[in-house]
Parts: sequence; structure tokens; C-alpha cells
Amino acid sequence: MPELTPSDLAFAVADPTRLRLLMLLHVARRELCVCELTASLDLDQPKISRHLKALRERGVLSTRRDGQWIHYRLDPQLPLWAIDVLRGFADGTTGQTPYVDDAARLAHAGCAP
Amino acid sequence: MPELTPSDLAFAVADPTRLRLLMLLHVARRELCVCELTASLDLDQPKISRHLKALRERGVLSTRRDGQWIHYRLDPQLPLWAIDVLRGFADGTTGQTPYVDDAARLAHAGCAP
DNA sequence: TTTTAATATTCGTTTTTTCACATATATCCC
DNA sequence: GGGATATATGTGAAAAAACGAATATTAAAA
Repeated sequence: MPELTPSDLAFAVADPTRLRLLMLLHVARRELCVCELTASLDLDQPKISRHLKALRERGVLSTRRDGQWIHYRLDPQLPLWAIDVLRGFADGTTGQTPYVDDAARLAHAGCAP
Repeated sequence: MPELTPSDLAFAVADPTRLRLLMLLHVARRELCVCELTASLDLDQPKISRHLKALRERGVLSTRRDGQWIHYRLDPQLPLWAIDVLRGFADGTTGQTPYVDDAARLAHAGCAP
């Protein structure tokens, strides 16, 4: 587990797709599988997987395997300052496009185990 | 003045030099001129100016001309969520390299008007 | 054991971003 | 006006990042 640096988190949020993933995981307040994330953002699966890998490698997300599903969540060991940063971004994105629509699609995504 | 979006702020912090500039302005809690910023980060002036321009164009920083000096500060109209994000990053960088050294050099930078 | 579903990775390309270096602008002071 | 200081910008080249499409891996189910 690499130590999370501010630059790591900055890189994490700098890409639009990664920011959407993080905001969705933050507002959902639970782990989500790749198919839920793919359905919510309405993007192709390899693209989602590649960004998830970048987030996991830098220690922002952690995973749990459950059969053929892999569940992603915000790393439970995130330092407090990182949680504060994510909450700040969440405040800035509430009510905005495309984050609202992502959350709406998640509510109807019927692919989880 | 463009509206600051979360993606704008994410881009702002994503580059190491820009993050150092923002952290320095945040901890200094006052406007700083380009020569102070250049001396504190110990980087060449065109590089600093270029990053400052990017930050100003996206609404993160604002400027005040004072003769031949141009003073940069965190835009006083930053939304609350953006201030929270910057404070989070500031918490994550306190005591770390190179941010500590930047602040130390600022204390001895004798170039301001 | 073949098939199906979920997820990950490889590869070559394109786009984006950053950089160094030179030069330009602007202001002040003489 | 001419020199000195502070700051900004123009220009390619180099580096980094993201991409689409095809394919590989893994586990469950039939």
C-alpha cells in the first residue's frame, strides 16, 4: 500500500472520468462493482477499468473480490485530509451535470450480485 | 470572471508547480508578487508566470497591479467548497517537502515593493 | 467442458500538457 | 529618451496522459 500524497489525490480528481467515479463512490457511501460504475457513467468498460486501476494504484480506492464481481470503494485508510478534499469536491458537484445523472443511473443499475 | 468548476480546481492542483504555488498562497494568507513566488519555489520566472496565468484564467487566483509588480492572491470570491478543498490539501502538505522549504524561502525573499 | 458474464490488459495512436529558451511588454528611475 | 527591473508571451519540441479497439483473464453456470 503506497502512501497517499496530495499530488496523488490531485491526479486522481484531475481527469473528468475519475472525478465522476470518485463523486459517485462518495455519494453512494458504499462499495460499487465495475458494472454499476460502467452503467452509471455510461462509458465503455475498458475505459472505466483503466481509470479504476489508476485510482487503486495510487491508494485512493481499494477492492474486494466477490466471485466474478470486483467491488471498489474509497480506501478506508484514506487520511483525514483526503476525505476533506473529497467532501469539498462533492460539495462543488452537488446538483451539477453530469454528477446528478450518474447518481440517478446508479439507482436503476440492476447488475450487482 | 469565469465560474469556477470542480474540474477547474482539480486541474489547478494537478501540476506539482501549481500545487506549490497554491499551498504557498494559502499558508501565507496574503497576496504575493511574482518575484516572491519565483524566489520561494526556486524556479525560473517564465515557468512561474505560465502557471500563474493558468490559475488566473480558471478563476482560482486574482491579481492586482502595483507599479511594476503584480500581486497574486487566492480569488476572494472562491466558493466555500473550493476553500475547503484547498484547506484539505494544505493539511496534507503541512510538514512535507517541498512545501515547508517553499515557505521558509518566502520568509527570506527580499524582493517585494 | 463449453459457454457466458465480469473485469482487466495490451497496443498503437492521438490529444493534452509541460518545458526550455528566446523575446516581448510594461513600469520606474535617471 | 535610455537603462534597469518585473512580468508576460511566442515557439516548437518533448513528455505525459487518454483513447479506441481488440483481446486476455477469471469465475460461474450449464
